[in-house]
Amino acid sequence: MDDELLTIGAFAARARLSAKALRLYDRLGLLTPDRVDAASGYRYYRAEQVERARLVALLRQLDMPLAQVATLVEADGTDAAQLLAAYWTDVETRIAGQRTLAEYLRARLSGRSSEMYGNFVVETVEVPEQVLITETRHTLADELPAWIGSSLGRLEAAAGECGGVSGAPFVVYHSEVSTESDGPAESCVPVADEAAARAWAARQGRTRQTAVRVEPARRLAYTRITKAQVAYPLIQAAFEAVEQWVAAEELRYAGPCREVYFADWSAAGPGDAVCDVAFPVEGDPSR
Amino acid sequence: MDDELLTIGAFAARARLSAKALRLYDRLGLLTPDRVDAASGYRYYRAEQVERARLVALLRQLDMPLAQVATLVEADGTDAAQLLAAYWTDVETRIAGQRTLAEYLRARLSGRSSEMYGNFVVETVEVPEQVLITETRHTLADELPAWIGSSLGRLEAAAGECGGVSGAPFVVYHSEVSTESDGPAESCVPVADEAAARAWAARQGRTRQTAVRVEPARRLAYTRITKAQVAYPLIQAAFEAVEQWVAAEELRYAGPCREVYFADWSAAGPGDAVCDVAFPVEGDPSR
DNA sequence: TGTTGACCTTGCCCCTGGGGCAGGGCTGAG
DNA sequence: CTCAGCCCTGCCCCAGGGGCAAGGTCAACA
Repeated sequence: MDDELLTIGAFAARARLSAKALRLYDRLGLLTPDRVDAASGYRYYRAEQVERARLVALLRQLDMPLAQVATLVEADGTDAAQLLAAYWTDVETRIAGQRTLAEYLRARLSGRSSEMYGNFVVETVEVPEQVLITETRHTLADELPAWIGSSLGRLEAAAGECGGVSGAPFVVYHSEVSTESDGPAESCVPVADEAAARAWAARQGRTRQTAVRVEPARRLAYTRITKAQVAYPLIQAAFEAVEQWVAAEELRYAGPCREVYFADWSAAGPGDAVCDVAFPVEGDPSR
Repeated sequence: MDDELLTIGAFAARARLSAKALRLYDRLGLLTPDRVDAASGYRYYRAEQVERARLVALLRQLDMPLAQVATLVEADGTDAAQLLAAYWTDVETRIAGQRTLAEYLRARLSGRSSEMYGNFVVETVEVPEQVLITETRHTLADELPAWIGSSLGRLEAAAGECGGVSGAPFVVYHSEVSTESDGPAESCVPVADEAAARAWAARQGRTRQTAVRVEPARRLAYTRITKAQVAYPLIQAAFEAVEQWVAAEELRYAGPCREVYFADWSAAGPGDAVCDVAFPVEGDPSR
């Protein structure tokens, strides 16, 4: 019925794509011509394929990677809409993080940093000696949130056998955790009964990197952030702000940095404060 | 005083960058080591350079291109803050366009398109014969808004000699205008006095591609969009929506597509309707 | 039937912002 | 002195194409 085939140039004009892009999509199996002349190699497309091609073009306008475009255009309407919604939610999440980072940086560059460090307020707090049960792992930034959730869950459950949770759980970064560097990170839950904790640890064997240790009393410089701000790479701005403050106050670092989760994560809304980004510090002895 | 130099690995860890990235930044002159050993080629950085390196790292988290990062880190505080603000405004503008496109596409994929075509409502209107003074140019999408503004401004000024503006100015796209294809596009202003218009055109010579022509009466299928939506590539979604509607109604195209600017552009706010995206159509004779 | 110009093909190098690896040099602690 | 752990350069790789060269095709016009 509709045997009027389009050459790649005509099809490209209708689809608002370049011929070069169409050849790439052909090679990737994303948009295969109806017929390819065996002798000349000429590609011929059906007019109905324009619709699919335009969908690809619009999805590319959203900067969707071709691999995702490929799965989306193969899905039917409802699934495709969900894939698009999921992709766009990811984009909005990423942009929201970058937006806060941009605001922090703009404030810092404007020179207001001497008072505000962006929108972060930094204070110090004295923390007494604590007995901790801990779990240590090497992980990259993308798997970090899931591991924090599961490891703190396990430790809080175990804390019941160790006299109960006696303080806010926290995660210590012994080395950087980013998209390239994998820590290690250490999840920590303060417990009341040190003897029971050591007995618990002895029962754990080597299945997970569990330990019991006593954290000495410390002074922490920290800034409080909301649930929405606890996301990589945005949280870097919070660390940065505390470091800026520590440098300005001429304090010295007394240990690795940490995130203290003082609120109930699952009950908190995006705007609720849930976490302190903290560095152990020592006062300048000259003061 | 601070002659303790850092090797690239130590500096990378402090700056939260990879050594590979630091070598690239060195080559681009973005972040030059304090000293490079002539014999070994080893790079040595000063501890104070960490601050600049971290700024680069944070700007890269915002996906700022290295060329812009380079100019920003060379600028002083206030200028740097303005450069960052300008960059981020561009990002937000782009994302806003993509967001509307994503909403349109999601609605279309969900199958609600048969009623809504995303959030676009398509209607038809009968337009009577008009005498037009026009200006034609080849232009790419990025220069299009500026050209539309200036050419319509010139034509509206000239309309005073031709009996005055007798209808909404519009821009006709005789061929696609995108980032790759350059039209041509034709700016049109309806005027009341055809004889005066022809006399005006005769005086114009060939400095600009001006013309006078009579646009026959037409039926237009159109959708109304706001000032914020008049931006490439977002406006593609509006064109797409009208095309989908025309196909669903089984109408035929009777000419090239156009944008009709019926409101005062400079007085309109971002949310005000200012433009109709329109296709001339012919009714299906079988109806 | 030939010619001509527009169109098509593949293949290669280019861009950004690095990652990863190979092959070799450097350095500092034991 | 030795050896592990750094570091160097150089090369190839990724997405998502752009641009160009050399050559093959197609259709219209003479």
